[in-house]
Amino acid sequence: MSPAPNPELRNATSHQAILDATFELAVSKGYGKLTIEAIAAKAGVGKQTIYRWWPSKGAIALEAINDQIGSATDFPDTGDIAADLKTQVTALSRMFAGDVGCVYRGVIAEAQHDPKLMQNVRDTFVEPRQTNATRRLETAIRAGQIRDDLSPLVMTNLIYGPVYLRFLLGVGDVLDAPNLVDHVLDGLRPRT
Amino acid sequence: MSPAPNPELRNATSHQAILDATFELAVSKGYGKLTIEAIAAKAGVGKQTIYRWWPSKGAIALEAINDQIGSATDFPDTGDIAADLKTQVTALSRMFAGDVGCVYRGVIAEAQHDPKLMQNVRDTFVEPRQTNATRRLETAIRAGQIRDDLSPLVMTNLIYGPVYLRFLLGVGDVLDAPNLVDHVLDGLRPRT
Amino acid sequence: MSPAPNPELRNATSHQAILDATFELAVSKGYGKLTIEAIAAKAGVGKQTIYRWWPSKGAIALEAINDQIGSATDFPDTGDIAADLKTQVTALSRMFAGDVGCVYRGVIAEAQHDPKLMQNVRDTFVEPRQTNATRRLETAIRAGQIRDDLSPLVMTNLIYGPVYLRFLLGVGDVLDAPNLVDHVLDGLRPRT
Amino acid sequence: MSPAPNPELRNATSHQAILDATFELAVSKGYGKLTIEAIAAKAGVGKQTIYRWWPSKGAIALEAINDQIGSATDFPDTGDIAADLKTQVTALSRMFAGDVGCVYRGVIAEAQHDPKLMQNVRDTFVEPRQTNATRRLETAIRAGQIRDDLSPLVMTNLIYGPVYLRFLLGVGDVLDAPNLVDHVLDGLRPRT
DNA sequence: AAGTAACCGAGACGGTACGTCTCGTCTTGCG
DNA sequence: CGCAAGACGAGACGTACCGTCTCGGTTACTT
Repeated sequence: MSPAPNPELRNATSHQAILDATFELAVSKGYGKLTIEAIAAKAGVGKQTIYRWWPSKGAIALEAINDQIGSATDFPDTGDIAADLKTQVTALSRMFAGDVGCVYRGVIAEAQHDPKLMQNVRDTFVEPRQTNATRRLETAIRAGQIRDDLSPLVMTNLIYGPVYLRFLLGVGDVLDAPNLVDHVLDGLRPRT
Repeated sequence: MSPAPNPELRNATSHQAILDATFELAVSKGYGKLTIEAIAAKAGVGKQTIYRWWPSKGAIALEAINDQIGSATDFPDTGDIAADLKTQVTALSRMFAGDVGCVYRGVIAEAQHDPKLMQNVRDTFVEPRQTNATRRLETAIRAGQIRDDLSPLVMTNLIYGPVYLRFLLGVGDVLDAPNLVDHVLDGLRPRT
Repeated sequence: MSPAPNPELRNATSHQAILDATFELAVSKGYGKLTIEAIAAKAGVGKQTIYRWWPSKGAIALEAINDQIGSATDFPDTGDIAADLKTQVTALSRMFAGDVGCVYRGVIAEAQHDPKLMQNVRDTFVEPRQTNATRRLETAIRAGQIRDDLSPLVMTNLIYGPVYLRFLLGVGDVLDAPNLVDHVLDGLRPRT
Repeated sequence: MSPAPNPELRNATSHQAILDATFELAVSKGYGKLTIEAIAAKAGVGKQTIYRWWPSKGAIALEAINDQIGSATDFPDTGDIAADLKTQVTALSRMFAGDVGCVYRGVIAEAQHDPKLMQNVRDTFVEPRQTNATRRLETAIRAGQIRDDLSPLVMTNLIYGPVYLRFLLGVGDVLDAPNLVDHVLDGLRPRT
């Protein structure tokens, strides 16, 4: 069926040029007006080169985001779970409020009718952060800082839910989201 | 700017036919493959009639949703805040998991690069439910069922955040979302 | 079938306003960009009023032309057939080169795929002039100024053919057309 | 301005299919109901491929005509100018009365409000025939068959004027046009 | 060193849908 | 009932992108 291109022969310069062009165009024109043709033109690349290596616009944008952010939203561990959570959520909210957020918003939008992209988003963006959070929460549980009768995975839902709500629905200000963390933690305190 | 059509001369039959065609097509073909042309054809309507009254595909779909759901996600008041919240969140989750959810998902996607549509979503869908929730929570606060040192609006963020997270990111199962309510309420119990 | 409107109830003011608007728009915007909607708007008239009384855009324009030109291309009779022909052809060429020509050109264009309009053009514009020419030529034949073994109708074809050729195909200059009359008359001199 | 497509990359099959579809549709439905969309559909071609290579519907139709007629209206030279002229005008009249005439009529109509198309008509259709006629007339002049004090170009106007008059205004029958040639030639006989 | 196979830039292609325009009909309310 | 106003169903317009498809040119591995 598909000729299955050989990844070893892939042109690294074009690869990076496509990611850069995608990110820049998504930010400047808005994700909604991002087109494969524009990316190809800006990157100085043939369209086929894009279609050869990516299945969709969203996949490029997602890779461009991950290429862009690096370790900006890593999870700290100072021993104080409340402070660490707040630090991480603050970093995430700042990112959501910035250029990366614009692009990420578009990727999530596209993923609503592209299950593979959605899976890709979860695999490369959401889960790594959730895993880090889960690990940190387990440490806190062992330290007795938070209750032990609740799955850490559920806890991450309670924590990140409001952040995404503000990000994706524009309910309230994303930058205020970190303040919600305290209230969530109230519910996660050890049972007396 | 636009010649501003006279709403009194609007053809009610066409209006409804457009909403019905939109909803049906969005469900059967998927929101991503919904086109104005298909809506017009299915509704037996000229394209201009659509463009005359709606600014975008998303606006039609949003109106179609609101036209469709009626009072399915109303807020009950049995006196038991926990039960009432769970009832409402359950109804909402069921809706998200059904046909309306498919369409709503597409609307929110489109709203990511259309601020007016996003505002419209908040005004006609999110806020009415949030207001009802807020009102119910205030009753519960006065009844001493939940803490009084937290804005009800913030509370709704904590409650609905995880629901939307599951709905829009596919994290976990939307139908499990109601179970999260208990844990959120834990954090909202009156301070001792 | 058609309700057959009563011509006696026709609004004379609207009638004239439509003709004037049509002529002015055809001249200023060009016949090709003339629309019924623009005519109605400019004339301050409902579209239905136009459709009620005219079968097509070309019919309005033709009537507008005939309303406009009056007796500008009447046929003189000084006794000198050569001079008279030249006078008339000169007047016609001048008209073709002016505003009326622009509109007439468009009417003839439209008449190419509208046989009724074409018949209308011949009946109200071409034939009256041809009849006048025929009559004048008959006088000249009787006066022995031109040959008598050729139908006057054929003669008018020989005379006006080159004029229309220049007008409709832009071959040479329309305003030079009168000079061709002399050469045509050469062929129409009495047989020796 | 336009990105100026590279003619070397042009697809010859599509090119011919478009000309064929245009001619056939113009004849069967009538030039007035000819649409770019129908041409594209019938030719099995994207609309953009048409817009890429032709500036207007009329330009396609003109090319289709020229592609169609080949040498059908070539000018003979038997030594007898009267016979040769009649032969050619007869061929032209027959063409005007047939399918090509239907299309050509529409092209001329469109050219009335499209100066570039009109120029194109003259350049590719009218002038080649006029040039041939001019050349043949010059031979006849040198042979003393017709007068030498009149520009051959003016002569062609006198000859073809009546033909086009009958063709474009429907005055008389186009197929009778050849009979007019004799009378025109009367006026072109050498001055005695 | 020549041959060859893959990727590359470029861009034409068959399509689909866009949002606009104009058509000719239909509806409403005024005079 | 004629009229001004204008909404309506219909459908073509010319544009923008889609994803596929040749084209030569270049590069990197064979042999």
